[in-house]
Amino acid sequence: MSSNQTDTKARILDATWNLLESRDKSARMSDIAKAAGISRQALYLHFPSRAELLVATTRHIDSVKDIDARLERSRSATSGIARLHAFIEAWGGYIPEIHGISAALRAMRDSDREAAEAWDDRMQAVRHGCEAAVRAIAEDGHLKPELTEKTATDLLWILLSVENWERLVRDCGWSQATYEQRIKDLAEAALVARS
Amino acid sequence: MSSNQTDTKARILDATWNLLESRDKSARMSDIAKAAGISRQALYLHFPSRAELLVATTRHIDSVKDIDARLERSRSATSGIARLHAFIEAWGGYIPEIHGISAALRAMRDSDREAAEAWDDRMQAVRHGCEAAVRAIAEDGHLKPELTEKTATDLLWILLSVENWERLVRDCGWSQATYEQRIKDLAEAALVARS
DNA sequence: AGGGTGCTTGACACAATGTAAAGTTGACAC
DNA sequence: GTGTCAACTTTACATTGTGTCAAGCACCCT
Repeated sequence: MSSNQTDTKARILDATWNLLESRDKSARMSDIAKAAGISRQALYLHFPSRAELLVATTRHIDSVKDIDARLERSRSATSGIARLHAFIEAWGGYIPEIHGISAALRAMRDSDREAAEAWDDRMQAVRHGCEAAVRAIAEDGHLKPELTEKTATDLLWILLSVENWERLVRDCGWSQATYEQRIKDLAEAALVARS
Repeated sequence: MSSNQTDTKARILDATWNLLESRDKSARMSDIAKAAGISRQALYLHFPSRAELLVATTRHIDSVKDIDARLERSRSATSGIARLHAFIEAWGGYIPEIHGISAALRAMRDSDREAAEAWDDRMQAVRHGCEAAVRAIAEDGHLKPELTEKTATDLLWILLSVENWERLVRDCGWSQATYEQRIKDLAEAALVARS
């Protein structure tokens, strides 16, 4: 049987997630507590700080949304370009899920080392995906000759940043599908030698 | 003769600028006051809030660094592609100058409407530059046929974001010259139809 | 009945912004 | 010299949000 403690922890994580996604509010500790149906102080019995709560929430979202399974598909692609496309679909399609928590973590970046490290970790994971896609393209002999693998990885990495997604989808009014298609085209134009 | 008041205001703006560029500290109001050689309260006699101080500092930097003259050159370019290159040089070369204040304004974005508007204004100005470059390319008949001018502007705009510059130059270790060259190449690959 | 876990209530420390009020100093007018 | 005005100082306090601390309650288990 799941203990009450586990239930409460789950309720806290879900409440945090909800508050961060429904983006009108700033999700202070007292807001989260209220949404989870406990007192603000009880929150600190489960999570020692706001930063740790946010980090735990990302892990929670990752496991619910099964990020690993999403990325698995891109790893099994045959050609380099197919891998690039699959990776952009997997990560680009994941961004909307984590957009709220991502904004919250980035907002704490300057004031909290723990939050900064959690966010950097996540970004490094994305970078590894970019690296693998670039390597696959290079192994096919399709990488633009003027690009090193490092440079190409850097470029792909910034193209796939959450900030760019925000600007295009939120500020410019692109649909998610348009975003994915245009970024695929852009990445291909940026990295792949024209035959 | 310049009054003492004007002198102090200038000293405050310079101190703010310096603190924001030398990026170890968070530039609180008390830090800025100390750097300007006045009391924290005197700061509020000149600027009613931190947001207004930061906004005034951007205007100060703009006038000292003469952003208008920089952009003038890109407007006088003959071909669309030359205009694209000149604009990327002008804006991309300006980013390092305003990086500190930009980060400070963005950090206040969520909590302060005034700061958010000032930052958005700045970004809209950049967007107009992108729009003009895209239009010039389109008028030359060199815009990729699958791109509308709006879509092309959106893409160029995100490529030239300060966040992307930060990642490439600060995190990935690119030099400013490499950044400008690679972004030119990337923008061209993204927007210009291959002959 | 006793004991422990999970929670509540209430109080407080701390940092940073912003407000308010009274006092100081120096220049300039007359 | 006295008055006055502007710029600045010092001190104090309000506010918001994070995080700490301590006492107590309520339910479940054996």
